[in-house]
Amino acid sequence: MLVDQRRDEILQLIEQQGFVSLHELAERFGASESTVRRDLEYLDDIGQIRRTRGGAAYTGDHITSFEERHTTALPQKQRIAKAIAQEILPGQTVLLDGGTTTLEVARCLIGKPLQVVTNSLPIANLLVNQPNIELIFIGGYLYPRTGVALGSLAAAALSGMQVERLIMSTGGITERGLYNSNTLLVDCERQMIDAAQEVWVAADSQKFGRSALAYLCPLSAVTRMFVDCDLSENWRTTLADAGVTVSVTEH
Amino acid sequence: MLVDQRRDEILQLIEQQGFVSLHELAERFGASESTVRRDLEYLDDIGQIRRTRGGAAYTGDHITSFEERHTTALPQKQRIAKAIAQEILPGQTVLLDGGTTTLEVARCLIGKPLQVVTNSLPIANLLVNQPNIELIFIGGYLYPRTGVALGSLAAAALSGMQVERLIMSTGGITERGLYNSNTLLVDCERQMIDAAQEVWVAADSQKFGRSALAYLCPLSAVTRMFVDCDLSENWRTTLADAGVTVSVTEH
DNA sequence: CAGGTTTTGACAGGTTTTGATTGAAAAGGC
DNA sequence: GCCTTTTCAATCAAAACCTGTCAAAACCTG
Repeated sequence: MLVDQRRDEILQLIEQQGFVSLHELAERFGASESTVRRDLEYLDDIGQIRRTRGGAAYTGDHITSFEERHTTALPQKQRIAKAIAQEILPGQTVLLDGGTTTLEVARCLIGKPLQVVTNSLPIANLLVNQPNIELIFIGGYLYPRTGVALGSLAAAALSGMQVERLIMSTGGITERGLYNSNTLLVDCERQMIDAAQEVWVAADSQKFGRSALAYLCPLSAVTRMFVDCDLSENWRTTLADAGVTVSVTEH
Repeated sequence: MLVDQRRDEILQLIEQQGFVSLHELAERFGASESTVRRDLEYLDDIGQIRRTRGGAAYTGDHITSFEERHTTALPQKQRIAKAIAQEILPGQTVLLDGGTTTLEVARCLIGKPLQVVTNSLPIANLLVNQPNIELIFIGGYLYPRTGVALGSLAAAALSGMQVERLIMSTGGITERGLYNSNTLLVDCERQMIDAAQEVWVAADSQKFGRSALAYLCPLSAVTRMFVDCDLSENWRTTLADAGVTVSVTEH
């Protein structure tokens, strides 16, 4: 492998993960630790990373400058995300809605050969340079802060589309169905549901029983729901009655 | 095999993969390493690639990649970008094509109240959280490395659009017109030209007289061209004859 | 076809990169 | 505190790579 190519990829890896160990890099690139050490020294010299004992950390502007990484309930979301990602098979076409949980799902999908469709800028940033993933971005009016594309352009793009699975999260769930916080967002998500053969929803148990501003869809529109274990027997039967397959992630 | 054909294909390969090793090229084309070395030297001379130890890397309009962090032509690009940004008035609608120069333009636009349309992921990242800027992203197949959305989805989104100005850069300029390095990209850029009332092109003087793989449009399609000062009298008249207003940026 | 030019492959000599080794420095356990 | 483990910087020989050169081959051109 070429010197510059290796350094480039090392840099990308560090940008993505925040921190990478020397040992891991050496193994990954099939190079000696001496070599990786010299690469890190170089990247440190040009100010792109900061060396630390045992590895290196990223210093530059964060690509995913958004909130994330500091949100609460992260481990729970990661568990759910991992469970969802495991059920997605190589070669499939997946539509990823915006949101921190779906971003975690995207992280877990790295490495699998897939066709990914999304309207989320952070997810696009994460996946754009993954060699195995063919990435299609749904354009539209880019909503600040969340970085999600909405509006008529997004609707038009989605209307002619067919995907196997839609992965989305939700703001609240009642017996009536799913809710989210924003009307524009809900409009777009309805289009997504129409475009998908199966609708998979990530929902931590806190969302149950809570509604939100905008009604999205009935429970019956959902194919599978991934929740953490703290879900009452009551809810389980309600979901089952609506035809939703419930997957409970282990602790 | 013909020399020029081989060089073209080498260039294409490098553009596709980002990095290619000398050894791989020699094997692929059944030529000696000396020959490939000379080809790379030539392509480096005309600025299409950058030689690295053991092979070569693409220097075109990369953004996410590490290349960019070393290029020397940055101040020049920044001067041109600044000149363009100054001519854009508050409240206008601007379509920004992908590329490092247009990214610099975007940087200079921060703070102005504008409606910005783009198919470039890096530009979207830069502007998504700017309070005064309403950002619309053209979706499509997201091309790796450059982070530009192309393909039929992009074409569809552009076809129903009207903007005041298109800002784009180019890979090469001859009397016949403008060129760029990639067929898919050129298709999309033609749509952009159709959607815009005025077409503004950023072009450093090195691009003049050089063609690239794919033909884009005649000179007459361009409204204004922004170049740095080193432009021959000959070219100035050629451009003027084609009806292009030329703006030369000061040193 | 002869004479001249360009391109090609091979090779020698010099430079850069690499991986192994070694002793020193830092971190962690007890 | 003291000892063990891990990490680091420095050094060095080997390998990989580059530059420049040269003669042979391919290709113009008249």
